Amino acid sequence: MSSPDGAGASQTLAVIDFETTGMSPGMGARATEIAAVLVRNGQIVGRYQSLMRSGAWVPPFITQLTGISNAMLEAAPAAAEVMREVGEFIGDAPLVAHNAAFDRGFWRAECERADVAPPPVDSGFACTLLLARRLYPEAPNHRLGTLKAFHELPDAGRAHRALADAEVTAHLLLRMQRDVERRFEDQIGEEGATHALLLKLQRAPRQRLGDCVRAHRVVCAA
DNA sequence: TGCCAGGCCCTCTTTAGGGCCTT
Repeated sequence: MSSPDGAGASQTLAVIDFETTGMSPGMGARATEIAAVLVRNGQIVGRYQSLMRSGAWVPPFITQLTGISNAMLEAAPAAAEVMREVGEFIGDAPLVAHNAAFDRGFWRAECERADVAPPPVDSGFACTLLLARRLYPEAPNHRLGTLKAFHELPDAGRAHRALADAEVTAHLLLRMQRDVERRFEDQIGEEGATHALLLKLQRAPRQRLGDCVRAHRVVCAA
């Protein structure tokens, strides 16, 4: 049997999280911190975290939210240097984030500014927010902090810091992979809940997740 | 703190509007 992404149980996924000065790079917001957590074989196998000096001003409410100040960024490595470093750390591992649309926007913008090619984005960006809405409709809401409490995930430190949020997202991803494999045990096959399957599930109608897994299996077996 | 934006989902929809989630 083969998997369309060439992966199996040992597939390495990269969970990333940005802290930023605002909501949209299109409105001038810049990244202030990035973290990447590698997961493989059901566990965290690598961590990267760095503040990023872009020259952008950090608003007071962002400092209050994240603990990241303008003074901290003055001593941080340049944003372009950090993006090159994190790109090397991640390699060709497929990406995952909570509300991936947000992190994808900053990933693309900061890669472009740093003149770094962003190949992992082209292989798809799995989103634990979209997956949580499908897998856990009974959760009070699908914010990262709520899902952490809902599943009693391990504490990773201060929320709204990149590494802590990336680690919580990584634990959520691992929980989701286990739940998908358990829930669709009869259909899922040996490769398990791969990145390719998660990309399909996050777009599938909530009531037809089983059909999605079966259809994925047919593609894998072809 | 809650706007801003962007992408997505849901429904009182589809020639739309409102809510969720991220910093």
